Amino acid sequence: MSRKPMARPGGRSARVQASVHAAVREIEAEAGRAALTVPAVAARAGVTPSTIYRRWGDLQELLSDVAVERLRPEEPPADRGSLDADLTSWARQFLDEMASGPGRAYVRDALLGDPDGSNAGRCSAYAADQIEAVVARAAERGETAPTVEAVLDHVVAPMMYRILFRPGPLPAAYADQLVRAVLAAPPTGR
Amino acid sequence: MSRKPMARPGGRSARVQASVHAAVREIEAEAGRAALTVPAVAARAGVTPSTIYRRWGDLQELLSDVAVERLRPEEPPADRGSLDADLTSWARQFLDEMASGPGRAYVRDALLGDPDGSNAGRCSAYAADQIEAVVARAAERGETAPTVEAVLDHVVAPMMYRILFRPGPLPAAYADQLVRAVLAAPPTGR
DNA sequence: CACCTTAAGGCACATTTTTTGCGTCTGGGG
DNA sequence: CCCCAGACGCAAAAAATGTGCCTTAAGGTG
Repeated sequence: MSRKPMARPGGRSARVQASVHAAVREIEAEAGRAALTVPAVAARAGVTPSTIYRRWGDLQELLSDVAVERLRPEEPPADRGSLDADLTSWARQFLDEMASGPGRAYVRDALLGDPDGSNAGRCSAYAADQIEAVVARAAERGETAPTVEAVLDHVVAPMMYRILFRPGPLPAAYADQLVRAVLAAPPTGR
Repeated sequence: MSRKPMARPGGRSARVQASVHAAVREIEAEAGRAALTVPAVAARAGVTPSTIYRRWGDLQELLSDVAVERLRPEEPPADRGSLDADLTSWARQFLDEMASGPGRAYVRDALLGDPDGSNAGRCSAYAADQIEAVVARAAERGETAPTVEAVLDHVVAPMMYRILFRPGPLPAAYADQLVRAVLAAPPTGR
């Protein structure tokens, strides 16, 4: 409840939030993660540290907030003509973004400083929305498609598991393989 | 590299490590997470804060260390007579432990304060070892079993994904369903 | 439009945590 | 038995976090 109840997009709260978020991104880009401290962000954003502590609680929650924004997809998944192509394309891009160095960091940040799991839930919802779009398009075409749940369980989950728990490279082919498997299985992922 | 290079099980380093770990567990049990600070742990463990900072770096890395120990299975998976029964039993127990309030906290801790992902990797290795044991036993019986990778991808990963990204209850039936699916699929999870 | 209410921010200060330099002790090896 | 290296304790400095109190500005009201 303390996160985004900004009064109005033009209000002061909104300006503060924007400049703080911008400061986080700038400092991280210029000086790296180690330089990210509440006082540093506050100075850069032109606010006092106490403002950040009061609004976000601590650095982790702030980073979590910023990370979730970065993980939000900016556009709906591309239409490649078929369910198979759409899903493969989307999964590849997802894996590519998430498995990159910065991507892994954002995922971890989003998961961190998130006592109630609401930020993590938002991330999952982003993916679910994207998949929903792909599945809906397939339905319009008359294709039989897996449920969103099945895709989350057997495409998204394995990728995230590896990203989080198994350091090491993840080739695009891995995404392809997961998509193939979920499309080959009986329509309902049960 | 800074984690467990204790010189010898009887050395001073080992004693310090043990008392610090114990202090973490005790404080958490008695006063809750909020009371866990480096100075508090140090006082309880009878060491100075600087010792903890030098050995672990910060509180998160220490908690990560402790969490990994707690997540280590203490015994091999029970032998229930068949692959299906073994895997179902193991998955249920895994889900039960991981999805509980404390379980989720340990998982998050383990993931946190783990810049290089080595602690997370250890968690994954624990699960892989358990699964390996189940699969090996099945092979001895002459049963055809899925690969360890397939079980990680399609049983463990979905459970962890929900635990981390989708707050909400996870019934044991969910584990059952995942196991059924992986056993029904063609032997190699490809 | 002027006024009121209230959430949010600034500022200064207190407290706590984190870092660092340096001397000492412990344990392993020659 | 002596030496070396790593780990720890201690104390002081530096940085961070948390709080009380006042000011500002957004949004609603008459």
